[in-house]
Parts: sequence; C-alpha cells; structure tokens
Amino acid sequence: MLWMENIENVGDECRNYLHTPYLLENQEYSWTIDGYYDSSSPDGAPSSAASKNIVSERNRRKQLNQRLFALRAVVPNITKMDKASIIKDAIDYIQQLQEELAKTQTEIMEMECNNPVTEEQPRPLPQLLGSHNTNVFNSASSPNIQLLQLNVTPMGDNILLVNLTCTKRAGTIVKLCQLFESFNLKIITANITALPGALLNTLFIEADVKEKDGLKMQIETAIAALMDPPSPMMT
Amino acid sequence: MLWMENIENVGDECRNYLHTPYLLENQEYSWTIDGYYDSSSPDGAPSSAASKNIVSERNRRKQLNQRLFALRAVVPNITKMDKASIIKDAIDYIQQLQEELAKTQTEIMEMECNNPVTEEQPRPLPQLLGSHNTNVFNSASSPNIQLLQLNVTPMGDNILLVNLTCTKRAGTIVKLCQLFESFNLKIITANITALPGALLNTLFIEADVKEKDGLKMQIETAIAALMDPPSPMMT
DNA sequence: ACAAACACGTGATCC
DNA sequence: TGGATCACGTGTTTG
Repeated sequence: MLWMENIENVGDECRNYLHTPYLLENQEYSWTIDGYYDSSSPDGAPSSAASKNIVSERNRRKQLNQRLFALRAVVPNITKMDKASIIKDAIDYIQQLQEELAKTQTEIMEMECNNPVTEEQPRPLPQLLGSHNTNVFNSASSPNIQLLQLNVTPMGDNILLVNLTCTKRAGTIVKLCQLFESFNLKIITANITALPGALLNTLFIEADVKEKDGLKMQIETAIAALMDPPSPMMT
Repeated sequence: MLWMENIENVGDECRNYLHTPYLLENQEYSWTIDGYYDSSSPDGAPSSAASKNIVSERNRRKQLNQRLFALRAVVPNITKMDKASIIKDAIDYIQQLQEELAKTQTEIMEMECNNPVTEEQPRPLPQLLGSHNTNVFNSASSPNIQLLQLNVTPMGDNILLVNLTCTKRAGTIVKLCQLFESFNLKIITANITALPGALLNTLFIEADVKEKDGLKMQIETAIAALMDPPSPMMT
C-alpha cells in the first residue's frame, strides 16, 4: 500500500494514495545515498559508464511498476495491493472473462441455430436516427474526404480527446476506421456519427499529453494521404 | 528470454524454453555466493537474523516470477518475454476480452428481445464486466456534475456543434438529457458516450450561428444550476 | 521485536 | 561495444 508513491510522483496518474512515505527518490535524487557511495570508480570519472546503468535500471523499475499499476487498473475486483496479489487477481480475472465469453458465445450459437429467421443483415444499414430524410449516404460534391475540423485536446493527465469532422462520401467511414486502426492507439472509446453531409468522429485515446501535436499531425497527414490517390472506387 | 529459467526449475509447468543459462540458484543454492559473503554478523552467529531476510526476499521474488509467468500463460498472443511486455500484453488482452464480452452480451440481449420464444435462461446476468472503476480522472471527489469541457462550434450556415464533457455520477445522464430537452432545440443528432469516470455528449443542433454564444452560456448556467442543489442522491 | 513488502545499487548476461 | 534485462543482497519502512 505504500510502495507506489514513486509511481505517483514519476508516473502520470493515480493521484489517490496519500502520504509519500519512503525517502526521496525521483528524477533528481541525491544519488550518493547518504555518505557512502562506496567502491566503484576509485577516482577520476565518478559517474560515466558505471552509473549509467543505475539510471537505466531505475527507469526499468519505474516502467515496470507503471505497467503493473495499469494492470491493476483494468481488473475490477482487487483485494490487496501486493505486487503478487495484483498479478494473481489479474490471472483470475482473465480466466473468469475467458470462461464467461466462451459461455455467451456458445449461447449465441445455440440461439442462432434455434431461430430459422437468420435474416442476419439483409439491409446494409437502416438510415437510423430517423427523420431528416436526405439519406445520409449521398455523394456531395467534394472529390474525396475533406477535413472540416480537427481538435486534439488533452483531457487530464494521459488522455487525449480527438474530435474530427469531415465530409462524407461512400466508403468514408471504413476508410476512417482503417485509418485509426492503423495507428493502433489505445482507444478507450470511439464514436462515429453520420449526418446528411458530414461525418463526426470522436474518440478518447490513452496517450501521453506530449503526443498531442504529433498525433494531430499524424491524423492530418494520413487524411491528406487519403485524398490524393485518384482511385475513388473502393467501397 | 533468459530470466525465467529459475521459474522453470522452481515452478511447475512450462518445460519449454531451453537452456538454463543463468548461474545456479534454487532451493539449494550456495548462498555464500562466491567467496565474499561480506559484512553483516561480524562473528559468532553468521546467519541468524540478518540472513533470514535473504531467503525471505528470495522467496518473494520467486513467487512473483511464478505469478508473472502464470499470467503470461493465460494470455494467448504474447510478443516478447519481457516482464514489462508480459504485463502490457496482459492489459491489452484483458481490455480486448472485456470489449468482446460486452459485445456478445448485448448481442444476446438483442436476440432475446426479438424472440419472445426462448425462455430457458437460468441466470439473468452474470455480474462482472462493467465497472472497471479506477481512474480515468479521479472523478470521485467532485460533489455533483462538473463541467470539464464545453465547445459550441458553428458548422456551416445554421448548424451548431455542441460538444461537452463532464464528470459522470449516478443520474448524470438523465439530468443531462432533461436539460437539453428543456431547451427544446432542433436536435439533428445526439450522441452520448459514457466511460468509466466521464461523460461525453455530442450533438448537432439546427440553429442560427448567431445563437452560438447564447447557447453556450445557457448550457453553462444550466449545468451550474445543477450543481448547487446539495441533494446528491438521485438515481 | 518480527515478518512482510518494497526500492535501490550492483554484477552478470545476452544481443 | 554498449543497451537492455535480470537476479541478487541490502537497507528501510510498515503493521
């Protein structure tokens, strides 16, 4: 319960857990602990190659703890804060999920077999969100995808809110999905809304706030790249 | 790739992974490593209280590695053998499983609704799935609804895009819906997304661009009005 | 006082 | 030749 305060400092999240009890330790660090820093490097270069490993190892530990904490975050019923317990709970949870998933999937299979209905998806898509005729899938004039708005806003510590609107033509949605899939980001929530002439895409991404501008540029260039190939056909 | 041979020895399973490269270490163990066992216990009792911690720590490490390896065993698609990578893959896999399970469960729900025939469901719903709780903003602390972001952007001639995020508590969604209903705007498309700690609301409104600022203020004041009544309970 | 849990620095190992 | 990863022993803190 008291071993992750350095995560609290160094990491990003997890602001709960009060009291930073352990002694200092951070980017700074006195790094000649008290008075004895002992053996290696008898004189001359005190911290060249020998102490390069120290910071490396420190980072490794830090990252590992961050990951471990992230693991703990996705497991709902945690009992103890032990490192070992965290992993154990994660294992149990995974097995539980697998079991449950298998059960529900077989259940679906059975229900499908029992129902000769099986129309499945005869209709490609109902226009949904009723009214407003002017069916959502129409060409409009623009040659291909055209970006109308793009915002990448940091939400809290390590979450980015991507919000883009673009013109909508046939196949735009799939292209957009493929585009974001290709980035393989850690998407928390995605949301696509189609309306007569435009397409709105909102998604929460787990990423460091530092990546904000990079991500925005990445999206812009990718969409721009979607425009130039003059092969329009490809649903 | 070479750090879990001791698990291989000590643990139970996973006989694959050849070569036990690292130096010895096991139940036996020379436990005065090479020639120097150094400092503690200047004389008399060489291993009483001081070196009791050593074996304890050794067991802790062993157990932690066993658990970590067991975790790796239940995750299907592992890439690297890194400790950190193992945890990362486990996290991704858990999220993937959660998503999949939610999908299939809603699918079952839909099928059941369409078919009043099928009785035969012994259990109404297993618990789990939802509630990742934990982070995505601390949430928690805020007393009621808290507005995190609000944008009112004109889209074209007479369309306004309202985009707001707020903290999510019990009853937040209904309140928000009632709020927007009370405005009786011409809503073209509305979209609400709930994620663990926050609530995202996106809607297209048919209104003149002149009303932009007025609408924004209207929303802000309405939400602010929702905050002050100190009656927190309200499903 | 005692045991459990952790972070640290260090040497070894592979790529 | 370094960079990355690991296990180890040790000191410290908490219950």
